[in-house]
Amino acid sequence: MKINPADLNQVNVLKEAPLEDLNLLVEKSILRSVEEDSFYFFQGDPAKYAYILVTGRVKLVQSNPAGQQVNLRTIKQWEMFAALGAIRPDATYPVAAQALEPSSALAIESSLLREMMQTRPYLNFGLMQLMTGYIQEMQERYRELATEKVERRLALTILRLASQIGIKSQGQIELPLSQQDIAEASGSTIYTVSRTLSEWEKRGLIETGRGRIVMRNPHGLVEIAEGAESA
Amino acid sequence: MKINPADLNQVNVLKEAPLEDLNLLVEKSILRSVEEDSFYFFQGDPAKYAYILVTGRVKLVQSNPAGQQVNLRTIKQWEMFAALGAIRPDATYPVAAQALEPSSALAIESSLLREMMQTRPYLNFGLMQLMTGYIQEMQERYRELATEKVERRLALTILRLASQIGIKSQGQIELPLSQQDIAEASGSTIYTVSRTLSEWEKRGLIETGRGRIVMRNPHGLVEIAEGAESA
DNA sequence: CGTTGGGTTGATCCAACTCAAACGACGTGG
DNA sequence: CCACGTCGTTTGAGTTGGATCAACCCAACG
Repeated sequence: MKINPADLNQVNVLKEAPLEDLNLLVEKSILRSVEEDSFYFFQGDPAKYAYILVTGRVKLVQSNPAGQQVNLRTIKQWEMFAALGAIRPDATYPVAAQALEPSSALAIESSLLREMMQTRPYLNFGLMQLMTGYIQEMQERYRELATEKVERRLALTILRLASQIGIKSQGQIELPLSQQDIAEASGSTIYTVSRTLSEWEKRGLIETGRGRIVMRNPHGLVEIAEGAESA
Repeated sequence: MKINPADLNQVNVLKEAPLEDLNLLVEKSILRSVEEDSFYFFQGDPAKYAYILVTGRVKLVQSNPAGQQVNLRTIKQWEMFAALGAIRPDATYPVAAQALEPSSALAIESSLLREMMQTRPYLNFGLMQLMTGYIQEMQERYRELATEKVERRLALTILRLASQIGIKSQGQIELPLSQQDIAEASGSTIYTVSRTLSEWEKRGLIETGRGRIVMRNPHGLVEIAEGAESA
């Protein structure tokens, strides 16, 4: 498969990039395809590459020593991931990247990215925007985990995921995620997620299916996320 | 009070900065002093300034709608804070900055910082290092909150705080924080913190006093943080 | 059509939060 | 220097949200 360099303008960090830079990136990088459930890299690997996702979906997960894991982020097409490793020459990935479905991504050598950053202000700004977004999101999620009860956290998680990777189809937003994924993204368990989603489905807020959630009434979720308790 | 520009080299982000830049920063910025418990800024304020802490200690806190708050970071002398606001021209502070003791900080206009970033690669790199550090720490803390029990989280929190703001005195490390601060930093309550610290004090791991914790046996804390449960 | 893996549901349990009360270190003013 | 009020800390008792465990259901797929 070939990548059209011009497509890279859809990457947030590269919106301002001149075509010659995009050509350079495509030319100097390789396209890596991984099958479903396989990994682009593991937590602790040397951060040799940054990636731009070309097809499929990828999740970034972090595990504790006991193997329990949390979902830190889900990556969609034309998103850059693992860019942090490009900053420090000797860094290791603080997370693992696992394909949610058959995927392919452009693997850019961290050293190339570092070189380019020396002379391209747009790259610095783009990466900083990306990073500040991450920081703010993680701070919010941390606070939510520390202060909010699960139902509210679940609503917040689903709304956040919807804005990040939701797929619009006939006016409705669909999340192609299993309840396991939701549990790991919200800091809960599949049991509690299942019970809560069933309850919401009864109330007509959402519709659930194997590996997907359809939002029927986003406003109702917002109310749960920030409003008063349900009776 | 006067700031000696050369002192700014102690700021991580400005380690590589030439003296003329430091002079410029001091000259164009103002020194703000705030008394204990007062705020440099509140969550949601327009991010007009970035700060470098000159004296005292400051904590960054985030509150939820109900007013419960979490401690995201404690700032010590010569640390830069609120630098994220400098990235986007129209940003607001996502956290509040409250003085833990009488403090003073150099208030640098965000716009000045942005201008300087255009032509000073060291600044970009410094800020990116800072940001990647934040991201990784927040990701870790998020995972800890999601997967670890309080005792372990408390140990991790105290070890982390010790490395960030611990004060070495006669071979021991002291944390000048109240149990309220520890609770807000670890995502727990003062009651659980008090009980746990009392238990640790009985075991000789630490020593507690009003508003301070002395680490007697850091290795023991590390064991709790990553080891098996205590009998 | 059998197997697999996501989802559901009920029963149980416990870690940690909540609430209430008292304690004790510290600073202040008389 | 003592009395007092404040505020951080401690401790006990009671409660509970949500995790855990076990069993089952059912849709998808080879």
